[in-house]
Amino acid sequence: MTLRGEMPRRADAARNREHVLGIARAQVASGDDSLQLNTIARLAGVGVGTVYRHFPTRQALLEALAAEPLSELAERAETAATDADSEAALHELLRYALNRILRDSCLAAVLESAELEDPAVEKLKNRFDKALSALLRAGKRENRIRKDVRPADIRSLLCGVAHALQASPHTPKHARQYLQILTAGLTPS
Amino acid sequence: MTLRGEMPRRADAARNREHVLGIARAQVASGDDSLQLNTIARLAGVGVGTVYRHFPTRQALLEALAAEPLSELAERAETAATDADSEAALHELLRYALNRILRDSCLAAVLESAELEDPAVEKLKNRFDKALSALLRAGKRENRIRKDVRPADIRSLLCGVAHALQASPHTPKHARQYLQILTAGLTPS
Amino acid sequence: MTLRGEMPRRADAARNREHVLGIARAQVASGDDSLQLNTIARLAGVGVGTVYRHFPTRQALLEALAAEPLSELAERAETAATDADSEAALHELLRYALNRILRDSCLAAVLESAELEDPAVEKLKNRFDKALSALLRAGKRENRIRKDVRPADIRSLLCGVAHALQASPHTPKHARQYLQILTAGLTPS
Amino acid sequence: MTLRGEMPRRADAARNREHVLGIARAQVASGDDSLQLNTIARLAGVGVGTVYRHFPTRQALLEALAAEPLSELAERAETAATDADSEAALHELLRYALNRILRDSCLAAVLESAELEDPAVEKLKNRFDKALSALLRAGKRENRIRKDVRPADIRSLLCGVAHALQASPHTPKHARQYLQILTAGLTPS
DNA sequence: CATGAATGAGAATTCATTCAT
DNA sequence: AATGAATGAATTCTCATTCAT
Repeated sequence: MTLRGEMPRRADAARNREHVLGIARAQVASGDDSLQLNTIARLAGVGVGTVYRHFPTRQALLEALAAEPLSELAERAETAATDADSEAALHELLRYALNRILRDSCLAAVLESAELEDPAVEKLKNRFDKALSALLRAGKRENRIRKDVRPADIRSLLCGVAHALQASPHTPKHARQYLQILTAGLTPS
Repeated sequence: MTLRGEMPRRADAARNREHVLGIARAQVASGDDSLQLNTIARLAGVGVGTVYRHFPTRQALLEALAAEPLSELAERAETAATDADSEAALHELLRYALNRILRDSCLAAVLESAELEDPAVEKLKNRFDKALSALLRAGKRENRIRKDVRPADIRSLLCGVAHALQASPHTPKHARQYLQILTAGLTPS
Repeated sequence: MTLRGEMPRRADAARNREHVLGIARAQVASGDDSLQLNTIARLAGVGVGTVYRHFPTRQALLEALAAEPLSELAERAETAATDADSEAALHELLRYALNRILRDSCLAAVLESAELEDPAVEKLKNRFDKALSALLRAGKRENRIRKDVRPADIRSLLCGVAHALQASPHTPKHARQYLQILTAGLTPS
Repeated sequence: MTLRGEMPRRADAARNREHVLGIARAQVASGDDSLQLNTIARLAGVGVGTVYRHFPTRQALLEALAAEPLSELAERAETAATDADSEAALHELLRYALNRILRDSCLAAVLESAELEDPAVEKLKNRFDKALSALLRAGKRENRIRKDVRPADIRSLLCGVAHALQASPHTPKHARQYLQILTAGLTPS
């Protein structure tokens, strides 16, 4: 499965693109999500222009960075949607999603943002929403999920929980705790 | 001869300080939480130096801005802690806190941040935490609140919920919904 | 074996050249006379390299763009030079030239510039000057034209009038007015 | 007579402003009218920010540069308007204006531009126009000036003549010649 | 010949902070 | 205390030109 509709034609260009993406990913992973294009260019050992060619805007880079984890997330969600045990599947999906978001702030940015530039990424998000919607529907049928919860709410709340965890240095135990609070909160009162 | 070290601020200085704070508050309220000291000085009609004198760092200004709402919040919490109906009191307190946070991003910043510069603000936060702790204790006794929840978690989660709401344009109804999810999630499973 | 040095351009190359010229012309006509080779290449759907191959410098492109109108201008001038009514012929020629210059800033650039890269364009300019010279000579003989006016002055003054017109949005009426001022000014006092 | 409504309050700031203006003037005089703010800052030995403080935009700097010559021009025009020999006065004024324009491209820019940022400069231009208008009126009365000529036309045509002269290296004799052509052209046919 | 990716100097602009007045 | 001019590093972004494919 390919993530990009518009791959660069030349092999070296593609390599460059991936290299820049890798550097950017590392930057974000190291806690710097400012995504300064000239810094990334310097670290990647390419000219600024090269970065601008591949990623005309900060948002484009951000979405490109989010594409991979979002793709995996969508896939996971689609698999989960076919699971017989929809409750366990949803919980596991949320756990997985939270961990990805915690590791990758770009994913959060894309999950939260209303407007996406790259239609391919938009599509991935829609796939995730669709699968999530199915899981929520199942939960609502069995009265395990509040009727007023929509996929966008799940996305927002997951990012909110991630935000809460990032306020202070957090442990995996903490993440589990907050996730339990979220899932418990999603059940009808 | 009057005491120098403990002299009250000169009246005009105090007035300046309040004016700058007012302008900064208005800026934040208008959605710009960048707190650029130059801009604030210009809007306040004072020199940058004056702003720097009163607020040596951005963080100092931010805490000064948060002081008032935080003070009210602490007071509310202390009152709530004396309420016979601790469940209702907690819920009402959370509702109030969330609305304040939504209206004032500085409050969120202070509630989340680990390190505060101004001891007076630190003290307010501690008062809030203490009262919150009492409310939580009462809830735990009656098995309405998870044992593993601490005041800092409540603070973080409230900011998380605020973050989730701010991801998209939100309605009061939405805020209520997310708050219900939070409070429901806080009950032991 | 065919001659290499004097081989006609390959058909596709010639087509490319014309296409690039067309795009460039359209750009200039639309008011953008920056002649950015990258932009033109993109609009023409060819690589920058292709544009550079055909037009090594901005000046080369500019002269190529001016060639056609300059050629027509030269032809007109030569025809005018044979006209019995040299006064009317000159006036009509100036009117025509001004309108061309107004519509095509490249023509002005070539008419004004002292140095031309392309000998062919240089030649066209010389043809124009020669014919113009004849018209002026006739005028001087009949004392309708100042003795100190040379073809280069006419060229410069025409561009000056065009410049004056372009300072503000101008009407055809305006153009006629300024042209009258120019032609009246050329008569001996 | 002061040229600026908004003089910097501090003496050193005013000195800085003048110094920057001087450098910019020298740049323009040396034929570089790109007015690059960072280059000027470097040459003036001040920080870029200083230049930006005094001249927020290139246009602001340009107008500031034009203020002085424009002021003198306006004054000259006003004096000329009171001259009994309005014909000679107008000719002398045009001669003076052309020479100033030739020496200072900023003046041309301001005389041509429809929109001015600085109201003080706008005012100077209006003063010039008004005085010019009086001179033209006198000329029209005596049938020495075409009825359809307005101050804006004179400004444009002067800039046009300057443009024509600058096309090639010009001599004072050339300037006189073109000016004669212009003044002769302005008389009714 | 054609391509278009890559380059990187350089221009424009912002802003936190200092310090002379 | 107050002022606000000055600083200049930092950042964003553009574009003419080269060169590997």
